[in-house]
Amino acid sequence: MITSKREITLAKLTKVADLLKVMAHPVRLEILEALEVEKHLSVGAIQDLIESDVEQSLLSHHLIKMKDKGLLTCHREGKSIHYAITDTEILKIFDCLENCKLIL
Amino acid sequence: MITSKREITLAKLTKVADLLKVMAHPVRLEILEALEVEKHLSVGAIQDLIESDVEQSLLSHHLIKMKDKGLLTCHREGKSIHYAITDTEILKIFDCLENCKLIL
DNA sequence: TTGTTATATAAAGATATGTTCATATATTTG
DNA sequence: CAAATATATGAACATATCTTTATATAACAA
Repeated sequence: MITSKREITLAKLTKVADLLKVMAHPVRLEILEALEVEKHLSVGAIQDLIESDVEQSLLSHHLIKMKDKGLLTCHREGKSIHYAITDTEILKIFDCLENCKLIL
Repeated sequence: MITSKREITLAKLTKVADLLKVMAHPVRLEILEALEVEKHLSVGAIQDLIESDVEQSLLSHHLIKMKDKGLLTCHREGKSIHYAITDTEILKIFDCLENCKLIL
């Protein structure tokens, strides 16, 4: 007899896929890592913190897409805009994958 | 003082991103789920098991890409070819995300 | 109010990805 | 060997994503 351990619906898998799609970019992963350490960061601060050197505009594009997809939230603080992770639960993905042989 | 909890190198994040990119598709996630239950499955069996109905050719494309990226392995068994998950560690991603608010 | 800093936006181009369709290959069976 | 079954391959196309460039907006400072 075939039994699924999880029984995740297709609809849910589609959402998971969408989420993974947004995360599947080195710069975006760096952004998440940065925001794991410092919960709120301005765009400029993120730009300084991450290793990749990305243009202001490109970084903004990334941040906005991540915000649109629900991964990040933001609020203005004076001249700058601060981003934060919506649900830090997703950071567990790093724990999952860090030890995965496929990554080494 | 700013300290990173993880210190994952950019190179490693790039690999993580590549891995996520391959997984970020509903059909591919379904394939992984199917292969979690039955460790080895022929292409036809996968086609029957998953909910999405995908053409033989498209399914083959997905499987081969997943294989090329190291996510799956395969071996011939008579007329059919059986696929399996290379490193079941990646299945933990489902555990991570299943409870994530962003998915609900 | 003008200039400066911080960030967003919009258009365009480049590249990658997903999908279909038609065909090829390998294995087994008669 | 011919036919049938199972899967792969390759070209073509559609669509999505990434990146750049130039410009706009918002807040603050002088």
